[in-house]
Amino acid sequence: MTERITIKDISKKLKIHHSTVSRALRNSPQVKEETKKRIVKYAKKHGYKVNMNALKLRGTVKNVIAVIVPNINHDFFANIISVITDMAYSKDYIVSVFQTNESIELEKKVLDSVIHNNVAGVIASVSMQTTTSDHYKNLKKYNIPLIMFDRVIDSIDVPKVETDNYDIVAKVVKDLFQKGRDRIVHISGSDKISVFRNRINGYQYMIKKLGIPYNNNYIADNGFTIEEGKLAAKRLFENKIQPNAIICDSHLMVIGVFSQLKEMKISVPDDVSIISFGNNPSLSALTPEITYIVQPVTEIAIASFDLLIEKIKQPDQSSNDKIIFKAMLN
Amino acid sequence: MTERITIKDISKKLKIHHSTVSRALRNSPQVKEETKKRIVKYAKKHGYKVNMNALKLRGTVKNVIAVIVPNINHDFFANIISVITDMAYSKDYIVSVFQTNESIELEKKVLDSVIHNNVAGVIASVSMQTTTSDHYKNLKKYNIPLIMFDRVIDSIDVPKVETDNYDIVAKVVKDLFQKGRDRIVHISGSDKISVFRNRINGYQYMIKKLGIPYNNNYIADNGFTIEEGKLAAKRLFENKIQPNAIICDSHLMVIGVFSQLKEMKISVPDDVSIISFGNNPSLSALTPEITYIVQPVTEIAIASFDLLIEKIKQPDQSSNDKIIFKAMLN
DNA sequence: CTGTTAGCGCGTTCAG
DNA sequence: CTGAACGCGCTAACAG
Repeated sequence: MTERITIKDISKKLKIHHSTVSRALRNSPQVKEETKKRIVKYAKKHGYKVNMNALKLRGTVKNVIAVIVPNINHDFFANIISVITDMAYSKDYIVSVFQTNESIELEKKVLDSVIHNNVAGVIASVSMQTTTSDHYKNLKKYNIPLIMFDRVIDSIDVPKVETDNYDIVAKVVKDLFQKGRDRIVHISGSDKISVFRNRINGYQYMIKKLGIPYNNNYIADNGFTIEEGKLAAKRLFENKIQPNAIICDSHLMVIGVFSQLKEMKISVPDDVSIISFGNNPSLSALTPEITYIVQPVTEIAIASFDLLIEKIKQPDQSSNDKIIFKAMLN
Repeated sequence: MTERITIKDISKKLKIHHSTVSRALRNSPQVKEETKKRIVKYAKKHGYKVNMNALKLRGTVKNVIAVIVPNINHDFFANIISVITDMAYSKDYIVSVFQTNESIELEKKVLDSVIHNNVAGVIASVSMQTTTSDHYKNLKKYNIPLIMFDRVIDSIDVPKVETDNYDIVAKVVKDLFQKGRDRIVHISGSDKISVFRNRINGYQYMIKKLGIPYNNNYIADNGFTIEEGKLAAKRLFENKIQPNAIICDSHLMVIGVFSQLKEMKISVPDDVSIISFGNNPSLSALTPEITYIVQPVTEIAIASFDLLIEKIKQPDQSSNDKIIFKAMLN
């Protein structure tokens, strides 16, 4: 069980001062080629690797990007993390992931942990319970740049990357109405979260604009699961006035809705049109009856990452850019 | 833009030596209650947070666990990462994720990076191209414990967590045969990867044992995608002798197979039984015609994590435990 | 109970 | 071209 080899070890063996070794290993021009070769050769042979922790302590380098999401295990977020990880890697950063499990308590602890670890920057999407923002604002005190994406907090002054939820939902409502659907339900999440609020507002706006009397915004704040989707479908079709179109905010819930309708012998899309947010190619392959609203995941991830890098390089510019992507119907 | 507050800052302001401050902050019994209170109060007020990098450099603490997977954006792996992240967090570790994109070149670089960052330990599943193990063996030189899961390398002497792929595939073949299926195809990955080799062997074993003349092991080594699944289905049904059962190793490919069969008006499960590996609840909800082989993801993640912690605490015990979980049919 | 000193691994002065 | 000395933030060992 050998110990990790350090610059000092090399310097001792080669009887060269450790500062020279350091220079040689960074290929400094101010070291004689010959000694440089000797040092590099020895280092390579014995598997010398810089200890990033030392660099981080000195403050010259920070190479960790923290990504905070409600659930890693969720198509959208897994995609985001995947893209960010690749990009980060190509720029010599590594990615640490944090999961809040939709709990604000955990989220607060996570932010503490992020600060402890003195990361280079943070890319975050908030939990379903997050209505206050102090724990995020806290990052500023420690000079840790923050970018928010998708589920953002409006009241916080940082760059944000979002999808135009308002627009797309409004558009969907309009499309449905033009196809003759006049009882359109919107299944959404808590209106305390910006994403869902925007979708709800988009829905309400268009419903009113078109003068549709039926207005039904179903809030599922018990979490987005297949079971909750089934439950929602049951409830919605218990009423006398039954919907003929459903806009669903969750790719998981919509599966529940879909199977429940099948069970109840309600035909999709003949009796009921279904439109759902979702980015999973398997699901869209399997349920062509459902139209999916696809968010540009890759673009969102890239934009978030780029913004963060910018912030890391130029921390002082209080840029509160807001990048808004269009969603698409597939 | 204030700088991060350190122990020394506190010690200066309070005119107490920084070592005393350090002790107070760690609630050492050898500091007078009064001074302790003063210090803690001041620290709290000014948002003091230990700098983990300093601790890491000293070597007293290592709090980063690296998880290396082929794709973060893959049900199985996203699940694993999710569970590990939660467990890690509860034990004061944070998780850095690394993605090899199925490339051994990238994998080698990733391992370098892991060593650079001097992590506490590594939990890994290898890429599809990984046939050599030197880069993993390298970790040992730097005293970084390694646990492998699912896609493991047999020739490397570390604890491993696997699913009994051989058994489950053999069992599936037997079941199918008992139900009258005598032309069973197995769609698998490269036999250079232990997981797939085991599945292939399980298949071959049972085919031979039962004396089934039809023996068709389809290797999809272009990656597991929906498209590849379609392609596979096309090819398989071009032949004169057509399969009446398909065992598929990939939840993504099977979607392709499934839609292709639909297109070709081949009925599932009447004409062809389909059994596939896969852990996605949405998919199984949508395709009840397909029987899924479910791996105990949570258990695998927990076992891997526990083994790693054990290794971290007791690095010297050269335990090469092998934990093998049973897969289940749903 | 508190202060002093030293060192984790490294890079960057500043001298020579 | 190379060596000596210092400090990043923190803790442990030693001294008082």
